[in-house]
Amino acid sequence: MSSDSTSFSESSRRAFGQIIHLSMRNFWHFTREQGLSMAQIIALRQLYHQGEAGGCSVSHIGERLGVTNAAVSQSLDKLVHQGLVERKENPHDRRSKQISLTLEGEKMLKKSMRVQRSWIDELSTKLSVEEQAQIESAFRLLSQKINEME
Amino acid sequence: MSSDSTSFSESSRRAFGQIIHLSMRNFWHFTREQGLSMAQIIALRQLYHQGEAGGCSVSHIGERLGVTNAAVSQSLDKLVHQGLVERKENPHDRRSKQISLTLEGEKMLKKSMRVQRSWIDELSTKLSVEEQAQIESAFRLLSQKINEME
DNA sequence: TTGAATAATTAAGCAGGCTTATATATTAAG
DNA sequence: CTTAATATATAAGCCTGCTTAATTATTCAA
Repeated sequence: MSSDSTSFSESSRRAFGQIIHLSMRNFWHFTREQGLSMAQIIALRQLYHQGEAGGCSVSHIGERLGVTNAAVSQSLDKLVHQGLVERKENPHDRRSKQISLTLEGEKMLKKSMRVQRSWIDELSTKLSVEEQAQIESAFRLLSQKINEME
Repeated sequence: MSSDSTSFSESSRRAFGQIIHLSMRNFWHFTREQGLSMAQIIALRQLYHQGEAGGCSVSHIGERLGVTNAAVSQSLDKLVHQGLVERKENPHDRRSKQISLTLEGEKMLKKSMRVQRSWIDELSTKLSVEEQAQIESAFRLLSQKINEME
């Protein structure tokens, strides 16, 4: 059970909020530029981050986004049409579909992430080598712990 | 000009992507629960983060969101009705309005940020004291640099 | 073998968010 | 003092994204 002594300090929380805020602002603009909805791009990122070789099902995407399967299906129509995802039949269960990113979709996702972190890439040029190492180290630790959580 | 030697490594970038990804997923659900649109809540966060005592103008909000002033005005109607923001006349220019968060709005924003970072709060319970200090230190450094950028 | 359950799709309708056009009030410039 | 520019608000219309309901195909359970 988490107690105050094991949680981050208020200043760290504020810093975290700033990080998210800056990233989301960039992300918001990118999403609008791409003519995608938030639900769509969040779905794409789910596909990207979980990286399942077998793709993801329509109902799984719906669960993650909190929308109906009908909404997912309609959204996927647009993404397939744009060449960002593909729908395949699930060989183990022909009722089900396997949704995965295309190479084009991966490229777009990677671009969205570059845009999203552009502010911190710029900020990194203003850091000393030690400061940069410190931040790198903390990020690696976080990533390791995130991977352990999943 | 940034060269490769001053940018973060690929693993740090990946970690950063994971951080944003986890936070956005929580945020997305919170936003839908609150019955707000993404544009609205991003606008609210702008108001919160810049913390201007004099509030923010309609056209400034529109610039930041990339939408027309008409859209901002209509969006604000709903937020005012929900008690999350207030519109005041700008005493220095009666054409202009000063938009600011209400206490209620601040509370909601703070809650959204708690939700957003809930995953890292949970993760922090799995860190040693040294690991936690390391991450805190990196966050503080980032925050300091962000503040210097702005 | 039959009926129930599941996965996905499609159509219709609704609600919300945006834009454009117009109007009003105010400030700035000449 | 007059005209131009600016800031905001409102109305109308369009588009998008969602839900519900119905349907089809497939798998599961009895």
